[in-house]
Amino acid sequence: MAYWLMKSEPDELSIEGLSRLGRTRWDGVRNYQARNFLRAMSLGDEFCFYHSSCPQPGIAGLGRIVVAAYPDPTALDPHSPYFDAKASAEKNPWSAVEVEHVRTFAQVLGLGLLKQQAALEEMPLVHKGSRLSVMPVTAAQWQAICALAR
DNA sequence: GCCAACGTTGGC
DNA sequence: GCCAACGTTGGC
Repeated sequence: MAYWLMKSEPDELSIEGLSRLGRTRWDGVRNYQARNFLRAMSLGDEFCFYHSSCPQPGIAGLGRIVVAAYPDPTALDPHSPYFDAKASAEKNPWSAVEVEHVRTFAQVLGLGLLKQQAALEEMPLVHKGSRLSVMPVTAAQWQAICALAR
């Protein structure tokens, strides 16, 4: 099983929102590197749910992949903010996955705290200017994060 | 293929 | 709201 980290603006979808929904589609990824990571996800993989662009940026909980990557329907929907005029049903370059809620942390693991962890210094997340919204997490990094969440 | 201009991300 | 960093676009 592989581990990942995915960013979401809580106004769009928060860990609490995912908890309420139980499961939902993770769509709207419009960056090729991030999309490639989406496509590399397998059923059962787990991910850190990161809150970005909000008062308290950080890892807010955990989720799990329940459906592997498939064409992202929001790319074809003219009413979606993620609409891509260059995408078509025959040729849709974007992917979505389905995720389910696993755990909401008692406290958000703030970005400042994450940056203090030597075990996490390789993560793109903690690098200045990093905009990658989907990234792999190593087993060692995953353990370090879970240790912080206790 | 280079690179300037532009739009977006995301922390602060 | 500001601004640094980044990815993409498009002229040449």
